[in-house]
Amino acid sequence: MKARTRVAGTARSRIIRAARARFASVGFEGASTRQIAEDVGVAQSLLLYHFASKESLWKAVMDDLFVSARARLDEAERASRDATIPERLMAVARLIVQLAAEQPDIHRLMTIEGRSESGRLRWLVERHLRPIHEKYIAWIRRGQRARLIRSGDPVLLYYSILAIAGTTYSLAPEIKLLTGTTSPPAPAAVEALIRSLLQIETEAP
Amino acid sequence: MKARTRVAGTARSRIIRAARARFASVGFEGASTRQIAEDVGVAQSLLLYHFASKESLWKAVMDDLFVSARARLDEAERASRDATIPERLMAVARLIVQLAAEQPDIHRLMTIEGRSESGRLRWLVERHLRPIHEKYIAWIRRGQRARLIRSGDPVLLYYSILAIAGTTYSLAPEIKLLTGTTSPPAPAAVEALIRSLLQIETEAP
DNA sequence: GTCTTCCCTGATCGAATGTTCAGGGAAACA
DNA sequence: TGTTTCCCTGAACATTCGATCAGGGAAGAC
Repeated sequence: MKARTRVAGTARSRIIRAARARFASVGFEGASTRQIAEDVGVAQSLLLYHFASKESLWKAVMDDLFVSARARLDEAERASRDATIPERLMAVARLIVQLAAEQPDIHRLMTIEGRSESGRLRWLVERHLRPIHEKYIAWIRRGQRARLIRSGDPVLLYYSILAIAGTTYSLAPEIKLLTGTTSPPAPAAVEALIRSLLQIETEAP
Repeated sequence: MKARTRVAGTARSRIIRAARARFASVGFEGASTRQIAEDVGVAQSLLLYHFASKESLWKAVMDDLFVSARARLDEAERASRDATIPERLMAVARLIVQLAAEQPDIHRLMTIEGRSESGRLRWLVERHLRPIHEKYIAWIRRGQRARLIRSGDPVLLYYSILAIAGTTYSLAPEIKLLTGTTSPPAPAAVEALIRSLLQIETEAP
C-alpha cells in the first residue's frame, strides 16, 4: 500500500504541477491535456482518470495552490499578531511578494482568470478569493481609520498591492528580453515599493 | 472605389476589433478564428483572406493598438514639454491610466503575452516595446539623479507603474464578482497611487 | 459592351481537441 | 491461491482547429 500510494501520489501531483505551468502560460482554453500529459510523461487518458475532466484538473490545480498559500498566510498573520495594523499588512504583503517570486505561476494564473467572466472565475471567487479579499480589505479600512495608511478606495489599494507584488515576476520573460537581466528584483525591493504606495513610515531601527 | 474601400475597411477593422477582444480574454492559443469570424458576422475564410494567418492577424491587432497608443504618448510628451521630469513622467502615467481605463484589453493583451517566451513576444518587444521602454527608463533615471523621484531599480518602478495603471481595469470582471461594483475606479485615483509610489510631491495649487 | 480587380463565401483538408471505453497488470486482501 | 482494488495504457469517438482552394459577384477600368 505504501509504495502504491506513493507512486500514485507523485503521478497525480506531477500532473498538477505540469498543468499549473501550462494553464499559467497559455490559459485554460489554450492548454491541451495531451501537452500536459507529454510534459509529465504519462498517457493522456491518465489525466482524465485522476480528474474527471479538464475543468476538474484546473480546479485541482487551484485548490492545490490556495491550500498552501492560505496556510502560509495564516502563519504570517499569527507571527505578526502583536504588531500594528500597517505592519501586519506589510507582513502579509511581504509573504505575497515572496510567493510571487518563488512561484510566478501564481500571479499568472490569477491574472489570466480574472479578466473575463466565466464559470471558473465564479468558482474561484466563491471558493478561495472572497475570504482572503474581505479579510484584508477590512484590515486596510482599519488602518485608514487610524490614519496609519493612505486614504483611497481599499479595493484599489488591495489590487495595487497584488499588482506590484506579482507583475515583475509574472512578466519575467518579457523583462528578460527587454533588458537581458535574468535575475528578477529582490522581494525586499518590491516590498519597499508597497510601503511607499501605502505611505507607511519605515520603522525606526 | 470609395464605397468599396469603405465597406472593406470596416470589415477589416471590425475583424481586428473582435480579434483584440478574443485574444485579450483567452489568449492567442485559446482564441479561435471561427469564434472571431462569428463575432463579426463574416465567413471564417475572410479572416485568412485579409490576414495571411492567425499569427498575422494577431500582429495586425498589436500594430493597430500601438500605432494609436504611441501617437497619444507623443502628444502627451509634447504637451508637457516644459514641465519637470517627474511631472512629465506623471503626464505619461496619466495617459497610460486613461488608456487602460478606456480599453482594458490593452493591459490584458500585454500581460498575457509577456508571461512566456515566444516568437510573438520577441516580435512585440523588438517592434513596439523596446523604444517605449528605453525612453521612460531613461526618464526615471534622470528623475532619480535629480532626487525628484524615489530611488530603486528603474525597471521595477516602470513595471510597477504599468501594473498599478492597468490591473484594476484589467481584472474588472473579478472585482465585479467580488464587490458587486460595476464602476471601476476613476483614473485620477489610480494616478494618485502612482504619485505615492514614485514619491513625487503634489504640486502646490 | 468586355475585362480586370478585389471582397467575400462555402466546401474541404489533415491535424488536434476533450472525452469515453475496454482491458492490462501489479499490489493488497481473502 | 483466487479475488478484488486501483493505477495506468492504447484505441477510438465526434468535434473543432488553422489553413487551402475554387468560385461568385459587384465595382471600376477600358
